[in-house]
Amino acid sequence: MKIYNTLSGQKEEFLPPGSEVKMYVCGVTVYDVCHFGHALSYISFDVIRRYLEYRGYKVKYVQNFTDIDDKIINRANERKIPWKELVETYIAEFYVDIDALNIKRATIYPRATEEIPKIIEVIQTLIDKGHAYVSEGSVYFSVKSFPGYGKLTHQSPEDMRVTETSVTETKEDPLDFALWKTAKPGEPSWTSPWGEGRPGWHIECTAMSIKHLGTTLDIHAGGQDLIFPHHENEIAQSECYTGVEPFVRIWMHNGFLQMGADKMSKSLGNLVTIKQALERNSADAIRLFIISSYYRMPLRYSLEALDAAEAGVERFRQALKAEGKQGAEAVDADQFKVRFIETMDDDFGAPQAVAAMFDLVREINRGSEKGMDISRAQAMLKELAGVIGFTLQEEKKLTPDEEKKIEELIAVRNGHRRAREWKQADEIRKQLAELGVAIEDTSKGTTWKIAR
RNA sequence: GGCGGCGUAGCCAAGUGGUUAAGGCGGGGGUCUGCAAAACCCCUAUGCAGCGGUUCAAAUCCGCUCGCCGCCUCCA
Repeated sequence: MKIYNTLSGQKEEFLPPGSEVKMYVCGVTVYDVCHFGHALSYISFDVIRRYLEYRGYKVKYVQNFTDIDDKIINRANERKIPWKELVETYIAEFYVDIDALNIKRATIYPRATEEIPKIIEVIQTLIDKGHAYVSEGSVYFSVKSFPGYGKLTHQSPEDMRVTETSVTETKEDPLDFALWKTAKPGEPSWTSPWGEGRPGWHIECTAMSIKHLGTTLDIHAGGQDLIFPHHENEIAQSECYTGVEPFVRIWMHNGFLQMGADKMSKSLGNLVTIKQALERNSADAIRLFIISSYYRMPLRYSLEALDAAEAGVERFRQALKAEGKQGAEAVDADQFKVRFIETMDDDFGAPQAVAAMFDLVREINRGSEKGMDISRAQAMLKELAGVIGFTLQEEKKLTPDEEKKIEELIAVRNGHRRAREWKQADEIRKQLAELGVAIEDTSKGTTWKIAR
């Protein structure tokens, strides 16, 4: 299996030393609900995780919550609620969203505020080793103390643009970043050897990943925006702390979601939340939309493409409903699995893997028309769909009463059809359509489904 | 200024040196059906932003040009 590594800029053979893959995916700062960009990232890595498991790896998947941060403090103050309440609200919302998107839960979801002792230990070690310094109650990492700084970004520190905001009185060098921030009056804080304060953003990921996964991770993933400074800083902190190189074997970054010309981001205010997206499209369609583009490529948000994905998902569902002839000549499904695996083995080529699945669908439908045995092929389609993370379930959220009424109308209509009373039959079909129900007359009887 | 990426049919999107340029959606024609729906069959890029170059061979490598985007500041 080959995976593209941001660090080397090349596809590398993936050879985890153990049977268990240690995977860390940067999580969200919980001060707001998740948006489509999060869905893109977390669905991409969910597919990767599912595929690794499909290939026989046990995956220990760690995803953090950043539950203390300037934005959390500010938002809580705006709403005049305790920061803890804000955090709990959005952690709960996070789970609602990822469950609705059929994203597998991580093995562990550590929270920054629950890892303070480890964070303090890491910072103290960095100070002791001369990689960090205390300044007015805060602690900063000294970038020039780590010669490898810039290796992930492929840029030397000298070439980095120094902006006004990065220059402060308390830092020795504009590139230095905070490990520990001293608390302002009234802010939530924890006791440390350097006074009351709270952890910086980058250090929490170092502390949490090392605590839960060890000194070297197999995969560390996140959005491309995290390459600099977040992941660059993590490498610096982690390798200086442990003395072990590499901190991460494979760095994976997903391409960004763009809204028209711009990227979707909180600061631009052009967000589509996951909840809004799910009101319009099924989780399967959102997933298909996302993975029909390669995970490292940018993806433009498009309602037209989402609706196209909805129709594509329906095609999968129909193929699972197709009828075959048990015991007849069977459709050969193995070739599609071979294609699926070949393409996924090459840096998770999901777009082509999905193409193989669509070809399998055509083969199932052909087999069905020809009266072949398609049961194994359908089982294969289900298997591959599971690897991608499709549910392929129809969203029939109707009450038993509603279903009964639909069945009754269909029975009446079929009475008219038998009597060749087409006008009346068509009238009922129209009635059902108005209820949002689409019907199909097949040789085996009439079936119905919810029309989107 | 530095680093990275993108430009392929009406739309989305694979393909990164060599058979007819995947797949989905949409569109057109046909089969089936009372009619639909679903499904199946056929068609829908002599060309991959443009211009040069390397090569027996390029969407694919190199150079230049044009257009677009991301990161260097919180962000998946």
